[in-house]
Amino acid sequence: MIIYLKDELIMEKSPSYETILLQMGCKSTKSRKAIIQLLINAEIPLSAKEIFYFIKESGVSINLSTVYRTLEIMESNGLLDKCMSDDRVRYQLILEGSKHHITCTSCHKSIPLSICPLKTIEKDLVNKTHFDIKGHKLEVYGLCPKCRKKEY
Amino acid sequence: MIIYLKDELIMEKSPSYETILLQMGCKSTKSRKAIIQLLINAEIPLSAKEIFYFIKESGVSINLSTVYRTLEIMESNGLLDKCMSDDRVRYQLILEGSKHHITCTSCHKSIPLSICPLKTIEKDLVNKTHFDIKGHKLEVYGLCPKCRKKEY
DNA sequence: CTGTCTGCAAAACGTTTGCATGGCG
DNA sequence: CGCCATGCAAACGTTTTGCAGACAG
Repeated sequence: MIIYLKDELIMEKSPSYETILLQMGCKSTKSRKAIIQLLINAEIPLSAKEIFYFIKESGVSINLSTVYRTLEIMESNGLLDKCMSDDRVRYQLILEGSKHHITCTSCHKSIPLSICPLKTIEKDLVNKTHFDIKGHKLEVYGLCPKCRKKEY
Repeated sequence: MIIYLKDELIMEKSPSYETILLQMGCKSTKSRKAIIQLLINAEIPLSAKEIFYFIKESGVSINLSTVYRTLEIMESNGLLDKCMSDDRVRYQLILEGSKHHITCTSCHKSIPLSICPLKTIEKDLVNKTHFDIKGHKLEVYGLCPKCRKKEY
């Protein structure tokens, strides 16, 4: 868990299980708790299968269908980002106030960023494209300090 | 086809089939030509199945396996971006010098952008995260002028 | 107690693969 | 002509679905 206080660039902000469940508007069950908790703690985007196995190996019995169904609810509530990562479909919690990440292409660790470079160009973009801009997504890729060392 | 000359923000740059084939380092066939040409002309990210049907309906006989195999080659050569778009896996040509797009969430039309807002913050990012930044991806979402009107 | 959620098994779907044939260079 | 690419069909992995029983509120 990385926390840089007074740093405007890097940020780690963990929502609570309760908050997320509330936003999902559904009942609290042990499966959902395990899935949400895992996504909160995960530093890398996870596939449905990975989520399933992680939880199973932690001793909580769970079914793959339940994982898919829970992810579906979270996604439709705008809480989860479904993306292609490492050539697989993976899911990552959308942290409030932090839509952007810097991700390691080697270990897939993902650190949320608090900056948003789009703010500077958004108005200009609207003027040129006449789009009604609803949102955006920024992903930065590279090697984290640890993996950098491994590659000498 | 949108072209704004002398505009630093929006850009449309079409590579040729020959250039792409050369970068792929493989034989020229009618299937590959059809796939690459379609991706060059497409204004929206396409799924494998869509590519397959578009080409078939244009009168060129083609097989789904061939589509997948060609997309695989293009992707591994860094010519194609495989992403989740409209909740499906879709492919989009990576235009040289233009890695970013503004995409309509309604009709999925995608316009390449020539600006790169990351340049301004990249150095700062390196200092803070100590990542060896290899690349990045920016996607802007919204409603294009046409779809804006449809929604009154 | 009621409606929602889960587990299970089967189905549906998307993607990959092996092999024989076809076609580019 | 030799090798690479294609078509086909089957295999494979992922995701979805229907249903009966379990459980939260």
